[in-house]
Amino acid sequence: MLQKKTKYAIKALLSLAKEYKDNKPMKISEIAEKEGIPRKFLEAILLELRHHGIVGSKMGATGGYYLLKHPEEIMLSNVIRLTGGPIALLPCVSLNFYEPCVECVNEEVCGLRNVILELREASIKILSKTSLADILLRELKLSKKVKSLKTKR
Amino acid sequence: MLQKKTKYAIKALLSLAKEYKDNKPMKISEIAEKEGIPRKFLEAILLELRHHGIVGSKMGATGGYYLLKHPEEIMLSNVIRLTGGPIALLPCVSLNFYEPCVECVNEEVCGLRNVILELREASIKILSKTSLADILLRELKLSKKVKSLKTKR
DNA sequence: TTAATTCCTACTAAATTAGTAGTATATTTG
DNA sequence: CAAATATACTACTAATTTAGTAGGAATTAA
Repeated sequence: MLQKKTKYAIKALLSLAKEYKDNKPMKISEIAEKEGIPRKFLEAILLELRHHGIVGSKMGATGGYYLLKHPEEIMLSNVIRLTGGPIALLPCVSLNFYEPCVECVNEEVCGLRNVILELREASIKILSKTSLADILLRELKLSKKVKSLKTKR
Repeated sequence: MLQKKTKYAIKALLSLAKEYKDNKPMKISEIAEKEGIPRKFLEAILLELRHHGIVGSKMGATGGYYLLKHPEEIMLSNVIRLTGGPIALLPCVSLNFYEPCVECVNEEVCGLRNVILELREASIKILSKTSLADILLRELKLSKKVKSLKTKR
């Protein structure tokens, strides 16, 4: 499961992505309120995202956070990894959180590992082709769909 | 990530699956030693698997655990779920661990949820077509491959 | 009857995740 | 310049989850 931290990060970034046309700083408190994220926790998360070069910030009054890249360039896989969420189900197939199994004599030959590897590949394929912009697009399509279903009734 | 519990469960079941021809009880301590699993922890795990109808047991001297189903019928997705591992990355798309997001006004329209749903589908597809027998088969194929590579050098 | 084993409940310990406190630093605006 | 309003940053604390253990009861074979 994704950590709350990761989920909050994604939600916050989506908030920023929505206002990307005039990419002016948005206050932490504003994002926190909109997305239902604990203010101080979000502060820590955004700080970390800034250190990773995803967002920029402006201090002082009228300050806040803004995206450093276009919403199409910020990939879900990236956000998950940067906020500490491993994508693989086992450490022995994780690129960023690799750790060998203590009991494994030969990793190359482990059948379980082999399946989980296949799964990781499939997951990364989906997550690294999906950008913030894609998510917003899905949102749009979904709400249109729901609306048209309601009209039909 | 899968819990250790889940990984141990899979390893233990694979141990039993290997001896499935004469499906006589295998001692906890024997499995624990073979797979490098803490004895007492494994005891708890196997007990749980028995409650879920995956394995059977025999008490007393000469007792132990054995598979209740054919290795081809025990699916990875099932083992993961039974040992507490959710497959979905968010509770709002989990079949067995469902929980709504507090802040989500309309789940149907959530773009993030929609992506994660797609990912869950892909994961389940892989995990529920893979049985214990399949994993053992992979093991066999992999070790053949490795061997032939070594001979060539 | 004894030895070997699983059954079962109730813990404890360790690790991870979530969230907070409080002060320093920067920026705008009157 | 001073006040107000932001973020920056370090250092915690709290809560939750996961991992693992203790120890005695029940069962079975020899």
